[in-house]
Amino acid sequence: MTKKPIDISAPPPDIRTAAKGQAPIAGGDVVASASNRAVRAAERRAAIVEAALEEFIARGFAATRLDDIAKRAGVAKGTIYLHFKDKESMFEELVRIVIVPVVEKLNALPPPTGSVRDLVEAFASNFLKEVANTRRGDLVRLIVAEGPRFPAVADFYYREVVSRGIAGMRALIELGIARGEIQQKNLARFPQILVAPAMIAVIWQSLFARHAPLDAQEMLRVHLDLIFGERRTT
Amino acid sequence: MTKKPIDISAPPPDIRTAAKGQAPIAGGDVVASASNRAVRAAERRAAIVEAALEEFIARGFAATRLDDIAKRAGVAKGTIYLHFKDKESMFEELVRIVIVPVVEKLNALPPPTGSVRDLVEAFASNFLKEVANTRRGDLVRLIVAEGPRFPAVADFYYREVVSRGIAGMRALIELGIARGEIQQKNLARFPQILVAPAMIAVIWQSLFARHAPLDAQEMLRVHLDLIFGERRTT
DNA sequence: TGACTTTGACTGACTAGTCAGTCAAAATTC
DNA sequence: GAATTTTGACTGACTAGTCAGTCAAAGTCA
Repeated sequence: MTKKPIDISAPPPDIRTAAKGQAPIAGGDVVASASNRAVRAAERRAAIVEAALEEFIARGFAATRLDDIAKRAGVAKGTIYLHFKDKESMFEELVRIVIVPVVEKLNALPPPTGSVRDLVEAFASNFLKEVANTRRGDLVRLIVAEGPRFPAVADFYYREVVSRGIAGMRALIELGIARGEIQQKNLARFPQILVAPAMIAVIWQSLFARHAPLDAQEMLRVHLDLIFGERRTT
Repeated sequence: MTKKPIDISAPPPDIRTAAKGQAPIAGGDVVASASNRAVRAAERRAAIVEAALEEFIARGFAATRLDDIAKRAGVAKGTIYLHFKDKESMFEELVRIVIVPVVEKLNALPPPTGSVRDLVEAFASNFLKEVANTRRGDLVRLIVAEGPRFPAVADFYYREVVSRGIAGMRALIELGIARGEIQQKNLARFPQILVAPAMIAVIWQSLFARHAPLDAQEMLRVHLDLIFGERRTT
């Protein structure tokens, strides 16, 4: 229930504008809303993205009203059209805007130390913290929901997240096999198996948590025991 | 791509009518479209359900037009309202109509013979045949997509399918543990792990098959090897 | 059995309402 | 005070739901 919001460090929309004078970013006091045009524009854009994300997650693409997004963002409807071409491309950009920083964070990640199991476990608990109990989790559901109607979104998501994730997991699995931590050689052919419970956890939380809460953390642990063998006493 | 349609054996909508005189059902020839009112009504209802399912799966709830459903069903829009109260309750009934026969089939199923592994494997391949490559697979995605906006649907689905499925799987896992086929005792606490790859397969097929086809059959086999140990040579 | 009457399933034009997208005017910035 | 940004009233396309009217099938009568 207590979803952490996603911090959206939105770059200004289309800043041929801002690149004019000298260093245009960051005025003296950021305390009150900063009074540099580019900055304010970026703030508004961020507010719109935040609001849109919220609405799209809650209602899906078709049922979301731009009026509601505008109201939530504290902005007039016309303003939205200063930042986005139309509803559809707003949705598509939205997904990119939210996902890109995650991918970047993942790319900058693994200093490959310790056992593969520890690595995967760190990954998993990070995933739970950063995704499963965040708006981002709902975003995953949103993509599953709207993907078929937005091939561009599905493509992007596949390319940026899924294929990389699968590749990364495969590398990890192969390492695990090489080191003898993982017995099942075939697992490398289906890294999906490794992440399946995590995905299920995300979906479960947003659909059935109310009926039967799921201890995702513990479930993932059990799953890892299955793959790596019962946990040795450290 | 080659989805099997779902056969919808729709009961007549509301046949106080038909119960008046003597046995009113079933005329001589059903070859040409039957000419008994109740029968025709049932046919039309079935056509509407079939068409609605198709449209809702393709476009989601909000973006689906009743005009399109009517056209696809070969029926006037008004006719839909003779069978369903409104769009929303049509959607909710739809899910029930399609899911109930599946549940019934499952209930009438397991003659518990052979090893647990064989049982589960039969289950899995049945699932692939009956769900993953059927409209029903898309229906699962549809429920994931619309669930949060249709608590009634999510509730129904949880009650009729998910909770029963989980319970059934748990029973199977416990049997497997008792018989020594399954080592991981904790698995019984999270039957979700057992079905996770199957769910992932369904979602994968409808979102990413185009990018990277997935041999679901083989993936499930590998997953079962993980749980039951590598397959002994039969 | 055939003529006449009643029924109610079905139709589709219509209404009332919604919402994406526009743009002239107001506000803000420099 | 000119240029730029923001606003929100407005338009027009679209659609859920309605309902007066139609007509094949069922019922009735002689």
